[in-house]
Amino acid sequence: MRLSLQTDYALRTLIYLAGRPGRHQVREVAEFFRISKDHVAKAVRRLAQQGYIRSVRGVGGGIELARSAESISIGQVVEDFEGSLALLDCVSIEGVCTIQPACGLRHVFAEAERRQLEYLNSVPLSQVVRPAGELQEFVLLDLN
Amino acid sequence: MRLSLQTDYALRTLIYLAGRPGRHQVREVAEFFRISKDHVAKAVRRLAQQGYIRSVRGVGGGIELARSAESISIGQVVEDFEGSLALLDCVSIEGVCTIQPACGLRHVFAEAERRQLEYLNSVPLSQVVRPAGELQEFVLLDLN
DNA sequence: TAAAAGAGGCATTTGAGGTGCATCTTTTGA
DNA sequence: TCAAAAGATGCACCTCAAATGCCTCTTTTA
Repeated sequence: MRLSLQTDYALRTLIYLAGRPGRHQVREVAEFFRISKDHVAKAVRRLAQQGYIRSVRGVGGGIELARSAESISIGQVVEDFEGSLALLDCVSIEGVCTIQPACGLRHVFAEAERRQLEYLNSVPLSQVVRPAGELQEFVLLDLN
Repeated sequence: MRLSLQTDYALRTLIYLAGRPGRHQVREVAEFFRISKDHVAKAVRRLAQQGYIRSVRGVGGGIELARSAESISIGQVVEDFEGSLALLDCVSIEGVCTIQPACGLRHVFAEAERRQLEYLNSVPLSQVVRPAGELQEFVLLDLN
């Protein structure tokens, strides 16, 4: 019942980039969050494929937001990385439950999911980002 | 991102019982849903421990609802079986994310979870139950 | 006292996700 | 033109929670 680490890394990367305009390296992001570079790289690839970020290869390359932090919704990122948030198979897949036609559960969980996503979709990336200064300050504290 | 089968079985068992007053055997429930008796038995035990159903051992024993279908909320059952519905560790556990103090994500996902549970808590078991006739009808159809 | 029925524990399997590594491709600049 | 930087990609293994099945124990009734 929780988001995968991939989604977590993707969101963190977006937050990092949104708080620090310009181009940054995957290595830099990974070190900032103390995560393996490989994991960040995989989240980054998907983010690039889905158009959230732009990545540039080669010397001086790196990644940067491809869209404004205001236009990216947290819910959209979660959906792209998690697929459905369906709580039960019967919400998204046909023919799973023996009593399906007579069971109101399907509708109830679909509605629960809808309410959750509706809210997450209403939250733009920009809303969860704090100025880079605050992030930096905390990291320095943490390192001491 | 979905409920465990245990939770699924628990909900189905409750629906079965709510639609058919009186005492029923675990074996009967298992056969109705075409699930292994063992799995149902385990969900049943937890349901009994948490006071949703009453179980009676021995000859002529079985299980039955211990509370009214109106007083049992789907959300409560889900919480009891799934623990937290937190989407991210940082929502329910301290000290997971490096940037936690500067990250608005924690609050956002907590709110998303709250909205989902608020809805699920508002749905009573009685609302997702159809008369036994409907269930029976479908099963007969399915068996042909 | 035997049979019914739930309680409980254990051992195994399984699959998704996490993790690390090796290699390829692109790009730049000396 | 070539070496180094940096992202892209695929592969293999690991890990852990959930699922699964089985066996035995305990309670209850006729």
